[in-house]
Amino acid sequence: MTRARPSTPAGLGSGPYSEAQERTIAAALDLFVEHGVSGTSLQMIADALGVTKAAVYHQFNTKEEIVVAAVECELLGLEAALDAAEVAERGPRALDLLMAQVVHLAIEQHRMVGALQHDPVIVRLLAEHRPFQEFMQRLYRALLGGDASPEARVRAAMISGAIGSAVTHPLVADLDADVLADQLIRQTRRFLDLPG
Amino acid sequence: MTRARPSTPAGLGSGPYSEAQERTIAAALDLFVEHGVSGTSLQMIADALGVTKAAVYHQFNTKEEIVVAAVECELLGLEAALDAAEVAERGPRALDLLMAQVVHLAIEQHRMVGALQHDPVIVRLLAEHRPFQEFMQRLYRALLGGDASPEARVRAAMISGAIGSAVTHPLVADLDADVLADQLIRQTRRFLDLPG
DNA sequence: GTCTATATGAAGATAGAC
DNA sequence: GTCTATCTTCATATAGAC
Repeated sequence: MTRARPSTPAGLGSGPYSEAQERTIAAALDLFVEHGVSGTSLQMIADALGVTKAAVYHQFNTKEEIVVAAVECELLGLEAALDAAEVAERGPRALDLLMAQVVHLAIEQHRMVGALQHDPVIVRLLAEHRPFQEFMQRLYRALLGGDASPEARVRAAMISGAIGSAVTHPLVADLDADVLADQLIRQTRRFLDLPG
Repeated sequence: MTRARPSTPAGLGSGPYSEAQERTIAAALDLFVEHGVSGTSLQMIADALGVTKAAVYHQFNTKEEIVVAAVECELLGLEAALDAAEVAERGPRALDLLMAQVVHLAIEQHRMVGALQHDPVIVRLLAEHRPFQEFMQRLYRALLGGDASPEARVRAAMISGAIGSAVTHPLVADLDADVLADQLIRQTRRFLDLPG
């Protein structure tokens, strides 16, 4: 997670969360990953925390608020990488930087990646919740680097799925994180025609 | 769907389904795609069919049976492609064949791909239900073509995610199916170092 | 193959005490 | 911050008539 400051980095984040809220978010994320958002009840979250549902409802007013907070929390690392990439000038250098950071983040948070990219509830949230919308657009802009041709777009779509899949896939479940990272960066670079 | 025969192709398939069952499966698949399996209730399926829940329970004894039938139904096309690839000799030729068919299938069924690859309930089913287990192993064997090195495995994991992502991704939602297929095959070939 | 009606439990959510 | 208790709605599932 590697998050020094509390929680409010300008773009994302509806503010810092209390200790109890952070615990709730962590427990919820675990369950979202395993069962999906719809497959996770507040009872399950409460059980994981060893408290009652009412205690969870004291931290967040609705289940949706928990989902928003959890997604926010997971996107913070990506936002930092995006900030850095936007500071660097456009072109292959920025893309290479972004790519390497995305790979490392994806491996670090590999358990969450699948849910973030594919859970129907989260996907809808990412598309409808304003702050997430804007964040995703920034991300796509950086990924495309100004090139909106079909080739570039298919490549960007492929690469985001490829990385997401490669950190979750049963085929590579037994690989060492270092080996996986090395291979992923090498092959992503090759796919993107970046100097390796 | 392009499925001439009823439903029993040796490996998968617990048998042919009645007309009413096929309608139920189709409605369920639609909803699974949009809301996920856990986010889809039998009431929603019944409403989509314009009947009551009891009528749906007459076709299938449990929700899980519907999920199994739906997944089976979606994997039939992939099984045919796999059959064909296994007949061809091993090596790049078989892989190239498989890849092209997978790309076309993925585009044809693009709405279902995300759910099949990532819905937690389906993923668990794919891993635990015997016939699905065996099918997935066949698929991985064909994908790897005998090479079990980390490089080959990461590449296989990446490519399956890349294709799955490329047919679902918002970035390419407005592309023509032909353009998408062309780009996908071209870029997949390049990634796999296949002659293009 | 479809219906009405119903059983049983679990979901999201709230009230109010400690 | 946590509890017990409760509300309402919805979930899966069944019984039995048409």
